[in-house]
Amino acid sequence: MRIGELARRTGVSERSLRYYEQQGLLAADRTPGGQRDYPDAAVDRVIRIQELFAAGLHSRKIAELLPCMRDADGGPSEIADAKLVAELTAERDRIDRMIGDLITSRDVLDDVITAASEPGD
Amino acid sequence: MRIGELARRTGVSERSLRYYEQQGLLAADRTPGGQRDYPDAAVDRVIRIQELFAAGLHSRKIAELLPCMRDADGGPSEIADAKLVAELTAERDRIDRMIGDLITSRDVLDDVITAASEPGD
DNA sequence: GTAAGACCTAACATCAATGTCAGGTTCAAG
DNA sequence: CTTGAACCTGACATTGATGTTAGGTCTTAC
Repeated sequence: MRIGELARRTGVSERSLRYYEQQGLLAADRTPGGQRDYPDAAVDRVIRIQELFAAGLHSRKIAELLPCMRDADGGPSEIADAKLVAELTAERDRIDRMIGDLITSRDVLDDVITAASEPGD
Repeated sequence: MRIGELARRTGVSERSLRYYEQQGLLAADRTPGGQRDYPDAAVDRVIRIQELFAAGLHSRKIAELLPCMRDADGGPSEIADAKLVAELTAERDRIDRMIGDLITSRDVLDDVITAASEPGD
């Protein structure tokens, strides 16, 4: 598929998709005329990339991580070396703390929302 | 307490604490000489602010939200108006989705980490 | 009073992903 | 062939919290 369709199907801008390619996160074949041609699996990959960005990983780390991920198609995946494992473990722990903080914030919002919905107090 | 101690106790830089004040998130008395003097409750408030930033709220929205939060000291809290409730509900839902995405990303990392720890495959 | 450390304001820098624009090329349908 | 939509590259702009620096003032212990 071409970039416009991928953008539409993932909700990610064309600008960002080109950026992902530039960062080595997302490969694309080219038509004879030079336009990008993505495989269907690109949709899942882009969504995964977005999730990792949302989790606070930077593109360089995502680029290192992606080849080690087991894809839906179960393709051969590389094994992370010790250094990468250490970094990913740190990220995992950070994400864990982040989830805890988000739950706290969600509870705070719920509290304020609930207080506003209750009949006059 | 003065700004240095608050920074030390919260892990937030002095720069950020001044920024919070500028954004209307954090009030401080002033000594006769013009230096900031924070109440003990500022520690909790700063931590709360950091959590809300981590949850993706912008300072303007946090500024609207804070007066409606029930503090530990149970001070009188304002009631959010309908517009604010709508905004906060949207934020809450966004945070919900974010938590889901983070869990997905954490699982992905765990998977890669585990694969690397397992004896040769 | 004085010296050192903590604080003040103001301004500019940074980061990383994304937006936007300009000027040109490719594709597909008529 | 032509035309309009979709695509290309490259460059510059934006965002918002935070870092950094400079030059000056306050506080506190001696």
